[in-house]
Parts: sequence; structure tokens; C-alpha cells
Amino acid sequence: MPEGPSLVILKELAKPYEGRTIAKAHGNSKGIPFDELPGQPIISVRTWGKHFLMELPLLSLRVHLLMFGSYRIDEEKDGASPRLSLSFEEGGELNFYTCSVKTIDGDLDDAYDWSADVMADAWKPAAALKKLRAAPDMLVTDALLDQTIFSGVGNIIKNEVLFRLRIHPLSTVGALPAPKLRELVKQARQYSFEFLEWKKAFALKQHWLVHTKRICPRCNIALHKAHLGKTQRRTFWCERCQKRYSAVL
DNA sequence: CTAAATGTTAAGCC
DNA sequence: GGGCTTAACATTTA
Repeated sequence: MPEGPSLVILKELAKPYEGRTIAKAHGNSKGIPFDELPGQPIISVRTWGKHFLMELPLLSLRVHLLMFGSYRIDEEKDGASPRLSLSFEEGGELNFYTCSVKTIDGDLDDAYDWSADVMADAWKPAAALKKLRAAPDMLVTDALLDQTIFSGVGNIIKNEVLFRLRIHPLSTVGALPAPKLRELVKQARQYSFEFLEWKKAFALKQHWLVHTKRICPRCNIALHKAHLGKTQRRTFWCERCQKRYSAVL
């Protein structure tokens, strides 16, 4: 479920719970003060990249769905114990499964750099560019997955953005011409919003051009697939269509 | 049935 | 302590 756009969908679904007061809280997450939650209203529901945040008067709850996380709203998941379950005095419940739940003390605006979230109103392309220019040796396949630069971008978005821009995943950030680097920043957000619309229409997969694919849709030759970069994530690319920008000529 | 995958974090080791 | 590697987590799909 979990790249940035999917979290935006969760945020929209959870929005009606803003202002409701927690009646009961439980779950099998460790380190969560479930006893302290009843009586606290949800002040706001927010997201930062892949983080789902519920702001309460005394603390905030942070849910990260990781790779396999899921949620149910106003119902429970069959045969699963929630990591976090909240029910409300006004009715309704939010249940989260197979996820990481943590508390955050203090103001959320101090805890997060909102300008790094590609889905956020506060997104600042200039800030991303600055971070990229500070790391010229980084591979673009790693740069797009760096949550401090492109919070919310995941492996699908990474593969599709690189193909769309015809950039080889093993290009280094510093070798990209300035206009190409600006395009990278722009498309990281642009593609993420298209992802959001496709996801809402249950038509995400049909828009994938290279992710999980075997043939290049532009030139019909076989795509390459390998686990690249620091994180060794699955990468799909076309050796003919995607140019490898390298510092060494 | 087995493997792999939209992801992060903590522990362990130089 | 930094920086890197590895394991751990745990569900669904191919």
C-alpha cells in the first residue's frame, strides 16, 4: 500500500475523525501509552511522506505502514490483531495492522521538514535541488528513494520517473545537466500526483510503463532488471531509452 | 510451495 | 562515533 500518494488517500479517509474524542485505545504495538489516549481528541490528521500522523493534545501518533501494513476504518480485519485500534465517543474506529506505531512529543511542525514531502502544499523544489547538489556522487536511483529529499517517493515512483525522464538509474546526481535535475525534482511530484489519481481510480498498475515489466514500451527491446543502489531495491530500466549520465567521460 | 515485494529500523561490526 | 551490512518485521501475490 505504502508510497506517499497512498498515504494521502488514508489521510482523506481519516479526515472525518478530526475533532472526535478517543473512547478506547488498544493494540499490540510496544511503547504506546494506550491508557493515556482515551479522552484526547484528534486535533488533526496529517501525513509526511509515508508517515500517517494523528495529532493529539498531549502527543502525536505516527503510523508507518512499512511494506505490508494495512488499515480498516469502521471495521476490523478478519483474523488479525491491530497494532493500533482507536474507537471514538462520537462513533467509528480506526484500525492499523502490521505497521510501526510510535509517539511523537512536541509540535509536529518541529518534528518534520514539510518542504521535503512531495505530496505537501509546503513542498519546496528548491530545497530538494539544494540537497541534490550537495550530494553529487549519489546515484539517482538512491536519490529518489531518499526520504529526506523526496519524502513519499517509493520504488514504483522511482522506476517510473526515471523512465519518463529517460535517465539511467545508475546516473550520478552531479552528472545530470541542470535542466535535467530540475525535471527530476518536478517529476517526482508530478508523477506522485498522477499516481494518486490512478490509485483512486483503481487503475494504478495499468499505467506502469516499466515497473514489473519486461519489454520497453518505447522501443520494444527487453528491459533490464536488477537490484541497484544502497538499498538494493528492484529497478527496471531500458538500456536504450535511458541515458546514463556519468561524471567520468 | 517458494520467493519476492510499494519499507524502515535496530543491532552488529570494523 | 560513523558508516556500512545484515537481520528483523510479517502479508500477499506470482
